[in-house]
Amino acid sequence: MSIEDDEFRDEKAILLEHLQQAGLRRTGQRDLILEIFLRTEEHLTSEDLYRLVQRKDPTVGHTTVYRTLKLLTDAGLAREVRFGDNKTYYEHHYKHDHHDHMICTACGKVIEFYSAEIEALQDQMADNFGFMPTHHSLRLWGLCSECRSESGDIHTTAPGAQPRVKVKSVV
Amino acid sequence: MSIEDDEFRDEKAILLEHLQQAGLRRTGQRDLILEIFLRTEEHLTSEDLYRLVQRKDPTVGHTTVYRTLKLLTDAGLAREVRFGDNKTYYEHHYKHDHHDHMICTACGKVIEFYSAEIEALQDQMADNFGFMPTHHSLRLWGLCSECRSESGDIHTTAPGAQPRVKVKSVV
DNA sequence: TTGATTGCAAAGCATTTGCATGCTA
DNA sequence: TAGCATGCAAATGCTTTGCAATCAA
Repeated sequence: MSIEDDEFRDEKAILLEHLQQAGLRRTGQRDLILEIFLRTEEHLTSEDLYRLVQRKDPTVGHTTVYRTLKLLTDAGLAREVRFGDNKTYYEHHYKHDHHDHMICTACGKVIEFYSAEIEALQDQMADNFGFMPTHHSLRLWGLCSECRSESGDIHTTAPGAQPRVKVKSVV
Repeated sequence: MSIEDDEFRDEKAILLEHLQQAGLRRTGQRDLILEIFLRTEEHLTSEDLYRLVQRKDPTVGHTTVYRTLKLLTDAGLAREVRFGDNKTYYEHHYKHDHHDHMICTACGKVIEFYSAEIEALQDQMADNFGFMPTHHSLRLWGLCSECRSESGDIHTTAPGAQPRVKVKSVV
């Protein structure tokens, strides 16, 4: 227990501070959801996380996961992302730097990238408008290298590939 | 009639070509929806457009507007955008260059901007990954200049302001 | 003890689908 | 005439809300 507790020490402190500051309460569900969330290295929907939480504690409800994910977003521990399949995904910053996404519309693969230059230009752009940015989202859709080279092929998706995200319409 | 027809000549040709190429049919509803869409200089939801179309032809159904907006997106005449209020907005390119958005989370104002430098860096970034981008979306959330200067105030939204978008959660 | 939290069921919303009818090509 | 398009109603799917019971501070 003590080892795991230490692992997310900082994140738990951030959550705790956010709760106290907002006059909210620390609960076992919130702790558990945060822990499982941080432990998972994928883009998760509320539903995905709900299922993972269920394994540890079947009494936790769907609603609580939804509400907690919003809470974690407010606390700055989670970030909402959309890839175009009309679902809301969440990702955390634990052991990850800030990044943006490229989404392959053929196989659904998501590539994470970061460009300090783009970030700087964004800030500069915002400044031009007297706009004070709190956060942003940059997404590129298109074909990843594999799907590109197959594009002459019959396949529209990589053969046997299990797309993480099936992009239906761009949102 | 002939004057209006000329106004969107190019766009109508694009739609027509797309329809023919896909083995689809030109209909009065599609023409009407396209015309009203192009004539409106705002970010429209399907619902918004539906209401506008209703004024001209009350027999047109909601479903048709949804379907046509998807069609126009496929044809490259419309673009889907999300500002964070869980609604899908559409914008057209008619008399507009490509641009990105800044969304004020206090008053909901949407600022359109364009940066050739950012565009270039995006392409370069994609190239690094062998990724061939077809389109992208860049959004910045934060406080616009007016809401910034009021931030010491009691108001969280501009007094009497009618926000175009009420940003609930970032998506 | 007080008021936030939870989980369930029900409600909300935006969007999609089934299907019979109507229309383009 | 064939089969795409339309509009209605019903169905979806994700997310939120109402509420009584429970729990943290």
